[in-house]
Amino acid sequence: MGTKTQAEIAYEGLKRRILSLTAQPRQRLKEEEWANNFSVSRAAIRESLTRLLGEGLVYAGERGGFFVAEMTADDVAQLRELREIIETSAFRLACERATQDEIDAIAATCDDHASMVHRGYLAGSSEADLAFHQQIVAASHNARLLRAYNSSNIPLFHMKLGRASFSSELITYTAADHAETEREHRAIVEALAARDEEKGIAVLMNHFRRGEALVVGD
Amino acid sequence: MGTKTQAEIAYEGLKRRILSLTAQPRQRLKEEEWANNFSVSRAAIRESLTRLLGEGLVYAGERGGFFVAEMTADDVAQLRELREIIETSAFRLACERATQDEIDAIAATCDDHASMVHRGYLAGSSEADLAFHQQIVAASHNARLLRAYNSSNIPLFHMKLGRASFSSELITYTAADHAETEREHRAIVEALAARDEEKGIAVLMNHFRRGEALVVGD
DNA sequence: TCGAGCCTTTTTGTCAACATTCTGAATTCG
DNA sequence: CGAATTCAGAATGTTGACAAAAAGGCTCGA
Repeated sequence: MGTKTQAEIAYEGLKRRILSLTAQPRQRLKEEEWANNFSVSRAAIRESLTRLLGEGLVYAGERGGFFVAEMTADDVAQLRELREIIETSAFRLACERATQDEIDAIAATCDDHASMVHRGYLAGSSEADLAFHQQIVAASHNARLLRAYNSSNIPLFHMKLGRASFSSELITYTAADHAETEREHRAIVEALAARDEEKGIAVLMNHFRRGEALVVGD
Repeated sequence: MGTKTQAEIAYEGLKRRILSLTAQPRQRLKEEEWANNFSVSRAAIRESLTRLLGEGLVYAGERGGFFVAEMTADDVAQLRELREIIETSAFRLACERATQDEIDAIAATCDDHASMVHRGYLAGSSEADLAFHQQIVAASHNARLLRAYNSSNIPLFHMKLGRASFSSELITYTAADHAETEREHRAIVEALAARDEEKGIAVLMNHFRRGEALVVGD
């Protein structure tokens, strides 16, 4: 069983579609349809769906069936709040515990981000952005905190941003925004290297507020 | 399908056993065994297991199979840290947003806790303890924060305490401890009613530290 | 025109059997 | 004596079919 199990394939595929909003919120997820879609058995789909239920990306209808969880403007606000809480706390811990290697790795991710932005790879830069924040949380050396962060659907935030570049009726996620993001990332790394909690947290808060403003189109 | 589905029955049963440590950490969960145990089909067990996988109460072996997640002293420490972060942040938000009704409800739970402790209902008082903290987090009016709290296996903390009263070789969770817990709860409610962030948070931190000391047997 | 009740179709929940892979102990060989 | 190997038994991953339930359309009557 060295290869991926059917349930895993379905799980990853479904998760991707839900997070990228390819599957519309409140939409019913019909088992057989997805089974055909992924060429796996219905049981595998069922397992994926219950797993996603555990993660909260999907909810169970009162009379059976699974539906994709929705994402209102209010949800975005709550998400930002949660993100603020987790990341600022993580940053505080990271200031005490991060190793030099970790800080170097974060800086490297920062470089990756910059270079991708510079060369116009939008999806790639979003990925690097995501990795940057994950590394910050990981540097807290608290696996449970990292788990809470990862399983809070916070990535959705980023994906939505990534998507914005495709649907022009939403916000334009411009090169200027990317540049600003990069500058903030650098400031955060510097604060971490200097173990300057207050400064890092101040920058982080700004960072989040700007991100939400972009998403909701303030 | 108004009645509970087999998968739900199995899910609840398994979760209870894992959290109460009836099922030993790193123990393999054999599907057929539990299927017989709960009188449900193996497919239902499989669904429960993947759901628990999503919640992190179970992990998937490299070569297939499910195993119950473990809980080392280090995990307890990380859990306390996470709990501190979530609850103190929630308290801060609750100071701004909690309604009078919510505060009254929390106070009522406090009374319940006191009366159960007084009359010697240990399991019941643990339940009320758990409910108290959940209500605090709920009063933050951030559903995602509450979800992060609930899905972080924090309840395990409480259950373990509850169990301590049965296995005498561990800590004795005495009436004095319960009384102290109750006093702290009251102080927290008062701080919330007075919207006094700093005081409430100070009490909370003490509360957590004492709890961890009891668990690890300092 | 509208609604109640019936009926067909769709979808989910359950089950048992099959195929594949892993585990662990007995066995063989160096 | 110890380590690799083999081999049966056990456990998992997968499949298709069946039964129960829900959704939606249809007729009929007021």
